[in-house]
Amino acid sequence: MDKLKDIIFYSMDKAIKTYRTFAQKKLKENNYKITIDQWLIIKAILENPGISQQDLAEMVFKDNASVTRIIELLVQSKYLERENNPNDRRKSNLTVTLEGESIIKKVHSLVLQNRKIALKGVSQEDLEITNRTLKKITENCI
Amino acid sequence: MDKLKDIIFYSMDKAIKTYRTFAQKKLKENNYKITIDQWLIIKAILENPGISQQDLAEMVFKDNASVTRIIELLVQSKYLERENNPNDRRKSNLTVTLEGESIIKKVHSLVLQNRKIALKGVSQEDLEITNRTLKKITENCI
DNA sequence: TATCAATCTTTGATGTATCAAATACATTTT
DNA sequence: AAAATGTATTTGATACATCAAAGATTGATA
Repeated sequence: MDKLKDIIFYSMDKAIKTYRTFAQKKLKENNYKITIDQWLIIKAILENPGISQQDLAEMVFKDNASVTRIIELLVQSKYLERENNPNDRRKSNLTVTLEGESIIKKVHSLVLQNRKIALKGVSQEDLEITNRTLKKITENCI
Repeated sequence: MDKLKDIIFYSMDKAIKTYRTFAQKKLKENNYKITIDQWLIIKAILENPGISQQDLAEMVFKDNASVTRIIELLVQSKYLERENNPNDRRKSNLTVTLEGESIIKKVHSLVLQNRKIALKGVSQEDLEITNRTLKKITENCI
């Protein structure tokens, strides 16, 4: 009755971890020097130019501290540049370098492919129900 | 179309993180000195006495190395004891202490309560579909 | 039985998560 | 303008994730 297997949070954790490992392995196989989280951060900056780290953190639901550190690594890897924001010097201006844009583009098709493989055999309807359920759980726990 | 919001893996990640934060906060509020992952490990040992670390890792889908380190902390916290397995000295015998059993029991009702809150308003059918979908995704990525 | 291969666990290196406290700057209040 | 309050980011501490390599032990093979 209380077996781990039957618990939805266990399934969630397992699915997300398996997918991450799978996706990360694909990145490695193709010699892309980037992690999934780093990819997500760059992607979010590209979709929202001028975004602050705080909003960024909320968007990718990471801790501010995590974002700080991921950005540090991305700057080291030359995928991002950061400058002081002249209007508000607490903030920093984050811009994606050409190299950063380039790797996002290159990785893009791989990501689509991964998703396709991961979702094979899942109907559109089930997918929507799952998505809705996950969002409901999120709301309930906020 | 390619917005983060609509991507199921994003929803999964968000849901599991929100739930974890929520559950961990409840543990802290009640002054239970244990993390969710540690709880999970003890629970798995209790359900499978004599289990090896490797099988344990598989059961809770963690890396062997992670399990090693979590167990170290659990031994430090006096929730677990480890001895050399006399039959196979590569392995170690893990036993849950009385204190370990005690905290699992105490935390149990809290866990049930958390789940209930998290799943409020989710129909049994949607839950089953979600669970099935998550398992399918897991299979696809192995 | 000495060697080789397989198994279980640990260690090291690097990346991420989370909380709390500290910094640094900005805005509001007095 | 000085003080209080609020906001954005960083830092420190601790926990967990993942890979690769190393250790230790066992079982199979030559």
